Amino acid sequence: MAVQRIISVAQGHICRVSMTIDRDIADDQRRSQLPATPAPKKRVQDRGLATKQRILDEALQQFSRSGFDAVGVRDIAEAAGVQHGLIKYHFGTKDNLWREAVRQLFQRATQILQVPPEEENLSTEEATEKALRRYVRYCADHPEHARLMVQESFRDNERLEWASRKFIRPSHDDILPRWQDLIGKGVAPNIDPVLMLYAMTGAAQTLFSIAAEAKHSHGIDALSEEVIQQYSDVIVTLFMPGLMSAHI
Amino acid sequence: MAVQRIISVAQGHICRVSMTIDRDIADDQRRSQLPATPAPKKRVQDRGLATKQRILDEALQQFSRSGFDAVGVRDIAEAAGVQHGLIKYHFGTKDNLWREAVRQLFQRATQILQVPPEEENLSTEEATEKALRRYVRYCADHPEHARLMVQESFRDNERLEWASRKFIRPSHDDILPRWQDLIGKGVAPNIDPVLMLYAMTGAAQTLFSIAAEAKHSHGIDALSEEVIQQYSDVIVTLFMPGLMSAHI
DNA sequence: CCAATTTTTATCCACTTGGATAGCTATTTT
DNA sequence: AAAATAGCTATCCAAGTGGATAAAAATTGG
Repeated sequence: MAVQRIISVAQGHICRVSMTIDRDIADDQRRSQLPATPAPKKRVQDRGLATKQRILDEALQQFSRSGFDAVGVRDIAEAAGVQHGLIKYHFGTKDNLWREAVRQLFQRATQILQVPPEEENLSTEEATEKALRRYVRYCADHPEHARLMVQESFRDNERLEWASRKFIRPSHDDILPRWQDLIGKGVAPNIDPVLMLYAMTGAAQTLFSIAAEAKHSHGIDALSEEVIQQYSDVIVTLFMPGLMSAHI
Repeated sequence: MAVQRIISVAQGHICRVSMTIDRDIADDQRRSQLPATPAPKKRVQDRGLATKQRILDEALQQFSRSGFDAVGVRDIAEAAGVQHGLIKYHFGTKDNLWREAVRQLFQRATQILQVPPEEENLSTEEATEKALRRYVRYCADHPEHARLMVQESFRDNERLEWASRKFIRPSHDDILPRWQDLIGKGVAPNIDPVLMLYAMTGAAQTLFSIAAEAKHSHGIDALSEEVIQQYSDVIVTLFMPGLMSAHI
């Protein structure tokens, strides 16, 4: 594996660099309102878009289950019902496919986790409790999210750096001030918000990520409605212990 | 990958079955005090034992970082400074090597996490707090443990079933009654102990497992003494909120 | 010291890997 | 309808995969 891995990494670097540059250029152009480079204006067809999406969905599932290196582009292609050559056609490289899948993953997460209109004028405590429960529900409904990111985080590499900068850090920057607020009100424990966030996400995600283990070890079905409900209560109780007293 | 994976899985099954049988036979013999089969009495040399250990150590590191499928026996062998053929000689199969590494991992964990003599006559609360802090410290000192098991738990397979039955379930059976005790005393929140255990281990492990992400996203070094200390406090505060009041 | 045995290396194998390429098919524009 | 283009398949490649095997090297009991 050594040599191919090196090649793969090297190519990953190359791809990443060129891709990042392309994207950064694109971002810059968006910022400065300039039209992109003459734009070869490729007319994408619905058919192509559909298969591209099918590949992305399968890629997300497989990458999250087995990790980047253990998944073959052929596995993904087969699951999507296409020839593996199509992955090169639609995404260029396996690395690129991964990034596209992650981009879509976080996009969907942001939509699902955003505060709905009817919760906008709740008190901070109530809103946070709802958000906490919504997050637990998301972890249960989409265990592939935690699985994917956690696997990448076990080993430091370019993909992690990219995802962290692009998605994780921004989302945390959004959450942390609100926790700070809760601490001030005495609803959340007075603990460094960053450590608190890792404890919370770790607690909320893990049970659903490793549902197979929970099944083997205790016979519980972590993804059942009953357990999800109970576990939401667990997380709220643990991380907003002042909630009850605040309500009273 | 498809075909080779099937072959690999099939062989894994065979190996596992035969191995499990062997082991079960061995266990049975140990139970019934019968000497094992005439014992071909192979005289192992120190040299062989040493390289075997070197391979095991490297295997643990690499499996935990990248997951079983993504690691090549050649990677492990190279890191251990030997030819990859030696892995077949010492362990038979890659699957077997994994199991041997996990066996040793849990053996070491049990040693490190056991209650030291000087803590034996502490109160349940104090003993539990010590145990909690000891666990957090272990997670920080040996992040490979959580990484390895979590990766296997993402996907259901024979290795997970084996590890769960052999190591995880027994250890949980040991811990759960003690938590039940704490709940009775009002020191720990009145929550299903199993869910509580997953919340606790998830919270305690994750930060250290994904230290690379924490570094990228917040610039914190999760494995620094300072953070380990702080995080121990976080875990104790979260999971033994009644500790203070119990002390007063 | 030397014969027996354990440990290690050097190759071999069939199969898989990510990616490249050429050409075929389907769709769209003119 | 036909030219143009997008989507897709089939096939090739060099390199890597886990495992098998035989012969070399190191160790040890006698």
